[in-house]
Amino acid sequence: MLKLKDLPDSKILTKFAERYPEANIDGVMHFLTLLRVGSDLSDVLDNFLGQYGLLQGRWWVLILLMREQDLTSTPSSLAEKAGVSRATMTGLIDGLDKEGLVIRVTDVADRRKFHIKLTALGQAKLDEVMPEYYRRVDRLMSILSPEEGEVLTSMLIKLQNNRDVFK
Amino acid sequence: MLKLKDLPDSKILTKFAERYPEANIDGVMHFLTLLRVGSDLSDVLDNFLGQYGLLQGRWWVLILLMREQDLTSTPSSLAEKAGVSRATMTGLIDGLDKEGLVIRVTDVADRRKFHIKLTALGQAKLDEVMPEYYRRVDRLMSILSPEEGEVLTSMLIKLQNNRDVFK
DNA sequence: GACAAGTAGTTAGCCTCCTAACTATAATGT
DNA sequence: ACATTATAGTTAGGAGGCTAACTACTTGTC
Repeated sequence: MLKLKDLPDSKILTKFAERYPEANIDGVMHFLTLLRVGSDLSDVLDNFLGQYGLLQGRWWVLILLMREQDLTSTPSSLAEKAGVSRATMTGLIDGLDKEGLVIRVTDVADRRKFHIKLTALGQAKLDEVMPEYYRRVDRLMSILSPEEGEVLTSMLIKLQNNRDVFK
Repeated sequence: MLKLKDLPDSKILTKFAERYPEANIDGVMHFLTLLRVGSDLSDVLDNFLGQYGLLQGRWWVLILLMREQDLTSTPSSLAEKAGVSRATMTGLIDGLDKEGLVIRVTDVADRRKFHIKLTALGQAKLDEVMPEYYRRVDRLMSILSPEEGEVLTSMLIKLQNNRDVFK
């Protein structure tokens, strides 16, 4: 993710706008701000999870498993839901398995498959992390009123749905 | 960056809220949406730059250099402005140097230093990429009215300034 | 002027992600 | 029924990020 610690000031943007008259300065500033805040908040989350010996990818796998009725899913399904490649998911599961937070169970009907199951230890890890996670998200987001939060999300979703124009 | 392809629906969040009553469902949804949209837009930008043989980090270095009066800066300064480590900047400059987009010039006064200078080829690369970049950002952001854009940025900056509560 | 402390940049080694290729198994079509 | 195609998961190798340790040089202090 782009870090962009140093967002351009208006003088710089004006210089760029002279050379590149198609630039819409305000739009660029809003765009870069969004990328930067998203990246910084992601870093903050990473940092928080690191205090519990978790990484973002692994934490997400535990949550996806807890969502399931029987606390079980397959690597492929987890990869798709987490938005990572199957190869990456193999690595994440390896790590969680080694720490005893999940187990691999073979499928008797289809021997290509595994079922990945959240263990009691994995659930305990979530029980340790999640309350504090929720408290901090609440503290972070409470800077916005509930109405502002709704407006923010609705604008973000507009951009999300419009992102194909960039391709 | 967290991918989160599969944001939780309200049923799942309710299940989590039962076990973790400190959860503020709306706040979590807004937070996750922000992370996800930021990540997805970053991916889209990566993809766009890839079409010009650029990577986000390298592109950013070229822009930082073009901002300078004499098109020149030092690795340390570039690293700080780009928000990457000096070690990472070494690698970025190596790549740009190899492609002839920047050159390393030794400093006669302080022999520890280099000056990194944008070459004509580097400027040409920017001239190739930037107009299209600006057009696409404009197309993306034009889904929001100018007023909405201002509101979005002001809310993002509020969150940015409040992010220490997460630590 | 010598020596300690600080600074600029690089190197080494690790992490997480990726894609592409591979193995093993299952499903399908003639 | 057997060959082809598809699917599940892993492995190999590469990219770019990080930190920590290192080299080379400069600055500051006694």
